[in-house]
Amino acid sequence: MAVRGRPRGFDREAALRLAMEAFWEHGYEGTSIGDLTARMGIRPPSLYAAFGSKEALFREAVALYEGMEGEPALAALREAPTAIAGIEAMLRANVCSYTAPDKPKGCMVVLAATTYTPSTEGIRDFLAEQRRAGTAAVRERLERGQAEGDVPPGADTAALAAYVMSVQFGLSLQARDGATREELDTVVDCVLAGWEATVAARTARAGTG
Amino acid sequence: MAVRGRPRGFDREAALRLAMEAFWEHGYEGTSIGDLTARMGIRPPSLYAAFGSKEALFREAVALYEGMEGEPALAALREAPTAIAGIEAMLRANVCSYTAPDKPKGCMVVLAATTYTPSTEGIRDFLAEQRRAGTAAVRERLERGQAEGDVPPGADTAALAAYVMSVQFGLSLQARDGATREELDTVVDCVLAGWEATVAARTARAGTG
DNA sequence: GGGTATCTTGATGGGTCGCTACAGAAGGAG
DNA sequence: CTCCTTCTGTAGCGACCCATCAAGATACCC
Repeated sequence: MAVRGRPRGFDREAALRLAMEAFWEHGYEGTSIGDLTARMGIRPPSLYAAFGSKEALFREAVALYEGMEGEPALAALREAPTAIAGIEAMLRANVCSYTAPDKPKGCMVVLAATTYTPSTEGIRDFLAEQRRAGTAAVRERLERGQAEGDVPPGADTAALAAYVMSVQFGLSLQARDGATREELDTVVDCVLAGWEATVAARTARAGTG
Repeated sequence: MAVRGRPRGFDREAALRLAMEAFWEHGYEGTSIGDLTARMGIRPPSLYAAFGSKEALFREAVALYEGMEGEPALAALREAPTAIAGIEAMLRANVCSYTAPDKPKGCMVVLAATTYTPSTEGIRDFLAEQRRAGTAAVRERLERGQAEGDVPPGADTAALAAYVMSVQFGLSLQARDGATREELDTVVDCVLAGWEATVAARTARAGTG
């Protein structure tokens, strides 16, 4: 059964990509339907027919963002031989993404809706959930490291994951404020340099008392 | 010469404080004049007569915020005996501020306007400048530590300050996402545990080569 | 060709935005 | 008292917000 009716006159994927970049740069509330239609080259009814609503379009844009910008970093986190190597690879991939030329600076998930407005509560909660998922991914990688022997068994994986994500969230804002890739890479260097001592301090000694 | 005309019918300082809390929680664009007047218990003409414009009111609110929430942390940074003790005191004071009950979570300067909208470019730049000032304060404290002998002479103070501020920015977002004071304190613990090794790695050896 | 389904264009609705004109109210100066 | 200055409440300005309606256009199916 073939498609019925007049076919769409624009490339839905390309339009979604343009919408993503607009939301990435200006946030959810900072991007109006007028901004979106101008950038996507379509009129409001076409946008609503294709995507449903501004909020639904935003959620699709976040999903696209995560596929394009977030997933490579998470893959690096998973595929590295050790937890700390994975964390370094993730942070460096994100630094690269946050400071890439011809793209908005920083992370869309971090910067697109940080304040609480009643009308955008759903958006804020949605992004907070994405951030929590990132923290959980780091924690799970650390626990896998425990199973594989490169992270001490008693290490406080929750605290370490929160620490790593704090740095990552901060990198986004620094990038948005104009920090260069080199500057942010030195921040990652700082995390790595102290990592062994940090893990040791956040590890409960067992079997020796 | 005494005051002329009808006296103001409300407490300007108390109203400013209420405005600050509204901006702190909902950000600049997320707080409308209607929200402000409802919260301050006044009508728009009174607001404009007393503060000039929404943007001017916001700038005054940020100044009040820095006096009430930021200055104690900066004083702790300055007054501690060593740079790292000052950084710890600053971070812990901020963790306490970010998670205080009956107050909005996180830092107003970090969260009130992260996205770039043409109409609020001035606001965003203003807050970015405040953030840069924070980074500069940490860097200056580290350089004072070099002069006083508790930080190695060749230490990369710019990188270390950027690292500390990355963590602090991240703490704000984690607080906004619901992290408790205890959870954020463990993040500070992570920074402290690795500090010595981090400083050593970011220090250029001199006089030995 | 007719019938039907979908998309596109142009023109708005209904609501909120930041802000202000206006007239009345409340004080000091004379 | 009157005059002058300043603040307060009502009411509303123009601009923008998200979303939609009414027509016309363009495809497939018969």
